[in-house]
Amino acid sequence: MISQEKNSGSAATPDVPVKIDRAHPVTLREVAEAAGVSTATVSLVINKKKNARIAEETRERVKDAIRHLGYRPNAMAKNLVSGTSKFIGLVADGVATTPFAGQIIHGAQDEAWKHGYALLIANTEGNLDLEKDAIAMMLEYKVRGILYSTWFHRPTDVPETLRESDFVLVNCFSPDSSTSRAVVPDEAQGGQSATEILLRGGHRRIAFINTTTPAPAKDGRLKGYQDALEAAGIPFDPSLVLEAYPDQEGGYGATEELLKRNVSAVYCYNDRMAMGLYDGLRENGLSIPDDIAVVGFDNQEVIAAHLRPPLSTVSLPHYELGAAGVRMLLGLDKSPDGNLVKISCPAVERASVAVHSAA
Amino acid sequence: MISQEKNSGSAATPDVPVKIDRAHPVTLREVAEAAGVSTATVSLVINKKKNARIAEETRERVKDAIRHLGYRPNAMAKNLVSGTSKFIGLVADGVATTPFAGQIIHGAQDEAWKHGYALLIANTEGNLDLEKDAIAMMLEYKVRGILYSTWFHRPTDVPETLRESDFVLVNCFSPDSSTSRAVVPDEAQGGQSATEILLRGGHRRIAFINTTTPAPAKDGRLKGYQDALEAAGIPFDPSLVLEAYPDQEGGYGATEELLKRNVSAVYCYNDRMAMGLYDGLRENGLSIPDDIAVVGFDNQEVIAAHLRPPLSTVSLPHYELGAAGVRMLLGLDKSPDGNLVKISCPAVERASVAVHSAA
DNA sequence: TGGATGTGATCAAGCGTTTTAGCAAAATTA
DNA sequence: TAATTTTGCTAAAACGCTTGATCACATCCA
Repeated sequence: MISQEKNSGSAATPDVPVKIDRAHPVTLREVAEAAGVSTATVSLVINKKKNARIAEETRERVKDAIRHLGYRPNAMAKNLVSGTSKFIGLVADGVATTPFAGQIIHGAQDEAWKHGYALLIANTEGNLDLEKDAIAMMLEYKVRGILYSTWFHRPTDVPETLRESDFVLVNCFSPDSSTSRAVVPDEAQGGQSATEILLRGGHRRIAFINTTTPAPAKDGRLKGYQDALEAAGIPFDPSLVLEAYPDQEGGYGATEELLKRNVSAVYCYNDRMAMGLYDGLRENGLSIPDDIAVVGFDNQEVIAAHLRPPLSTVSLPHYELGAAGVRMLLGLDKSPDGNLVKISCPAVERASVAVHSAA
Repeated sequence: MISQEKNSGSAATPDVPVKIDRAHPVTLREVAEAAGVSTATVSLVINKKKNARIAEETRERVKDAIRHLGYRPNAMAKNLVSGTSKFIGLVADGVATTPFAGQIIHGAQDEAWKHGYALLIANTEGNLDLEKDAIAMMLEYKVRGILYSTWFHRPTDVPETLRESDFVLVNCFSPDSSTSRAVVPDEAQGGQSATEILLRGGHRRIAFINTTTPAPAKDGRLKGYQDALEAAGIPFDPSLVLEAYPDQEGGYGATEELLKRNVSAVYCYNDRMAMGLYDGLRENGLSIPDDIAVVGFDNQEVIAAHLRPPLSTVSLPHYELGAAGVRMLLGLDKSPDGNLVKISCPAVERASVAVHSAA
């Protein structure tokens, strides 16, 4: 009332900084009173309703009042009316364990934001009770849908409560693919790309150090290796496939066996193995890429980009997984190809494979 | 009505799996009707109100109805009434750039959850418009407060809108510390711990390769180095402090200068420099830790734990920063020590420093 | 001049909860 | 037996917003 009288005379209310009373936020009604209109009118102005008929003069008056009072809409009230929130839930089983999960979050967050959604995240660290609570919380907040993600690519059971909402599996998949949508990395294509880097480098005799741990990645990356060889007309030689534990020690430990194979290039199951292999090769007086070329998998920046020489590898597209998960959830990707989307793993070429001088 | 009649006879309604109609979620009123009571009663039962007088028999009837119908409270409605949500906002300037930010999120998430809060995150990647929108969104959702975090420790300006809510700076601080609370890593203590690892290893002549980039970490880590020396009664020799760009190349490039200093140990500004230094030393035929001992800073797992030999270093407590931020926000830490809390950086000893055999 | 059309804004119902005040019946006391 | 207290439950007013139905008035066309 008071401020209305004070300002009703001047057309352009100065954009004064506002004293904010946090205890009692400004409401629609107060704005309406200040502007001398009904709450309905204010609502229409705020939401820029297309076919709302509001005089330009009134519109300005309302906007001034809003600025003047420092009004913030109450999203809770808004959502109550609309019945659905602008949230997308993301439950992850391990933010802690790895830098990877962060990228899924990041991709999901960016894409969600692009479409006006905010991310509600929960980290369960594998704890099933926590997971149940997290999903319940998200359901109570009437999220638009839930992204259920794992930190490494694997099959997973779909928690029952997840089905109370729209959901998409990210970096994991259900054995029963008919009742759930999922987004996963294309391991086979990645393995093929990795191998192709070496083929392009002129190598014909290429070893593959696979992991000992069973996983979709183990099979996929091997298949990609075989596919690439086949496409290049090189017969697959099983004796060139070694196996080791997928870490630095594993790679280091595989050196000796590898050297017996007399190859000119190696494709490692992951970057950490490659890192260990670097040490092993060096100790044997071999230089990379001249004596032996190496590619990894994962593109773990901190490792791959900073080894000497920098490691050629293939990216696990975690950012893209998150983003694609959101798109799938919102039905934005016109993917007629069913419930499982595979995201490609792009090659990242660095100096661990020499450029091929025409043979 | 129908289901009420069906069940009103039997005391214990079997816990039947429920057909869930996602289009029209079950409401309090429906539960009330099914149980033959008022919504008030149902609400009272759900919230286990202490001084509500409800007959045990009624209570059970309501609980049955809830289970039976698969009722989920609507958090929006709840919050509308209470005027405040159970959200804590986290705005980060770079989830992408580094594995670190993920840890802040993780710590914040765990601690928030512990107190019944959910995390609403926004990644601004340094974009100010995005940041403004993100904060606005959080304010509209009536978050309990906002954690404003940066991916590396630095001074920052506090966005105006942030002040419309409770907030805590995490991993950053305002030049004007009187108007804002902040949680940061204790760089000086960390630098001291790092140096002490070497001192305990029996080293007296210790070089420090600092960064060339100005930052609180640069000053703090140097101060810690000096403090440790002083405490050990070793005079500070400025010529033992080198500077290089804080990455692998920088560390590698500093090798030559370092070797001129004739030291038995080096403390590097960060793990990436140490990683480069490893290469440089190796090329010079020096072995770690026998010829020269090395410690880093940051404890970037993928690097530090997997170098050969594994790198002794000091942890940047990102998880703790996030958790402490939440505690500070909620006023749970009885920290009488003002607006700035420093979190300690614990030493992580590995094999890059030999154990001291009594001199 | 009067019906039709268009314009600018308001009314009021409703979204799903919580919560206070209060009512009726049962239990207790005097 | 009557007065009082206790017990069990409900009515109804918020909370802050959206939206379809309406209304008063001005303009237009014939």
